Amino acid sequence: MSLDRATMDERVPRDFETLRTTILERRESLPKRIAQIAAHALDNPDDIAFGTAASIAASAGVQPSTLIRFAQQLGFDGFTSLQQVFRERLRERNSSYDERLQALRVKAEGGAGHRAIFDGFVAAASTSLNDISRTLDEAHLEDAISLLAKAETIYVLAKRRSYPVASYIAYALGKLKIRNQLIESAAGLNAEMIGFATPADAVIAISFSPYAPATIEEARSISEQGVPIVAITDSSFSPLAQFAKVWFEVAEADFAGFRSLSATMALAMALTVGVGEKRRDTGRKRKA
Amino acid sequence: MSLDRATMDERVPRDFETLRTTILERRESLPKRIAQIAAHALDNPDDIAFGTAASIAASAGVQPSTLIRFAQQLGFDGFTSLQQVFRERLRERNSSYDERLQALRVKAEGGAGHRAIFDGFVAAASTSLNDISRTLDEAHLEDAISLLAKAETIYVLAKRRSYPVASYIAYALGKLKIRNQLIESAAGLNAEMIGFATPADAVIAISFSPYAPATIEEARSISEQGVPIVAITDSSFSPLAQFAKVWFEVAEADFAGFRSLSATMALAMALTVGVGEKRRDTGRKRKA
DNA sequence: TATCGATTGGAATTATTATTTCATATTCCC
DNA sequence: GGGAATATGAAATAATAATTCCAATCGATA
Repeated sequence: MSLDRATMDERVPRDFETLRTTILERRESLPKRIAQIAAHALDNPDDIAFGTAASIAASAGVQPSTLIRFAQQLGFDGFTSLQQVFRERLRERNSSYDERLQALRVKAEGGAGHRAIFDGFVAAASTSLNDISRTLDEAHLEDAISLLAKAETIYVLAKRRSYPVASYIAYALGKLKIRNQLIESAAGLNAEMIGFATPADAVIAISFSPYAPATIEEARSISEQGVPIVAITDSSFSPLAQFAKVWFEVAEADFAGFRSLSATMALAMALTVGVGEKRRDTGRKRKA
Repeated sequence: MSLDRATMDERVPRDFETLRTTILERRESLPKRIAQIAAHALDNPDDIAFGTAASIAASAGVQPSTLIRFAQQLGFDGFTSLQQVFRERLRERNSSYDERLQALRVKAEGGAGHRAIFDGFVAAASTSLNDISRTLDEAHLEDAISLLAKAETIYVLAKRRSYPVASYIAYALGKLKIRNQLIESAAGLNAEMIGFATPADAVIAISFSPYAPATIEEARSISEQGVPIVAITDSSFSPLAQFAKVWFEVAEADFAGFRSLSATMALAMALTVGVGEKRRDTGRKRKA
């Protein structure tokens, strides 16, 4: 039987991905208990990495011997060498994300050359995305999208650092054929523009500390007209938060004095596309 | 001696951070060999998690028994329970970058609710950052920064989807007190603006497929005036690439029909801040 | 420098854990 | 439905690994 293994499976999966693929390929042809372990292994790779043959077998509902047969079918010479693959995976994955970021930061702080600057911005953006992905409040997202989807016109309000986000929102809304108005006019016509907004409209306002006074002022005045505001800002103390019906707290990491926009951008696009989808759905329902 | 442990160390560190702190606190008061292991443990936590007492002891250059004494000094009842802490740490670590991205993509494709859309954009942004971090050509970066640092005025040229990047570059250049001109005029004065540019100036042009015809046209005409162009675009077939002195290929992942801007943003900021630094350095040299 | 306590090394012991074996059950094919 | 091949369960065995023990060494102190 060791001959069989040697002839049939000359190449033993050495890394987790290969192993995973191999298992999935053979899934159909595996005997019941072996398949049971295979499923368990792919679902709980950490348990395989740390458990003992007995404990794993128990939690998969099979005998330890079956676990060993599973390993052998895959070409390993026992459970131990199968386990190595699962352990290797954990080792490598730790070195991947956090350490890579860490490495980028170190390089960035080490400060040799312009590559370091670039790494710093990449690290800041990654960190920001990571944070927002963890902290975003799903209910807020739903609320904001509902609110914006009902609006006749969506006004987009942001200056200075946040302006690029506003301009991308406006671009995307335009592509989705959603009526919108970017409040940016250098010609000082903002007050007039804002005057046209009604409670049937809505505003997306974006501002981070130090808050551009014009943004705050315009947000105040537009909210006094009864126009609902969705705000993206950086803390609950932000003046924008008090005017807003729904607001998001986005913590952007900074580098070299410039904050990342990546998290804000992701959120902005989610809002925009979310509104687009919601309108399509509502449209369909009305027709039906 | 078990009494000592019970009375002296009632609280055994249960998580890695506490353990780490505890070790660092006691570092001074530890006997030589124990300290040796302590250092090794903090430096190679993965080895502690996966190794056997014997293998760890060997690679730390001590006897297995010392390793156990180390664990006991910390209040554990043996190596095994100390090891648990190191294993727990690996389990709790956020899953790897790729896996997390994968999870985001799956959620995004599963498509339930608006959170999925958000996840999709975060995944796209992360992917893009990841790619550019791997593929950015350092020499190009240096060339581009040198070129831009020498310019009297930096013109920034981008439309539509790329416009937000241009506006952020303009904002950042402004903050760094670097003379710049954003070519965006809706009033159709671009041709005139471009006419002012001379070979002593430089251009940052950004355009992705489908290339905005206006951007291409303006890039052509400005390059014919002998103004050097730094381009950010998406392939070597891009019409921008042929006009440019230096060009960067940036592959942005897209989601729901909108491409991420995160990689382009990071590169743009690196260029901007890089130019700022280079000018400061040159300024200092001139004075000295 | 002699002595006591703490520390260390190394082998012996104990424990845990992987693997093998074999009897039994199941499945598949004729 | 009978029989061979395959799969499974459970316990025995082999292996590996953790822990303990004791003698040797080191270091401070009187």
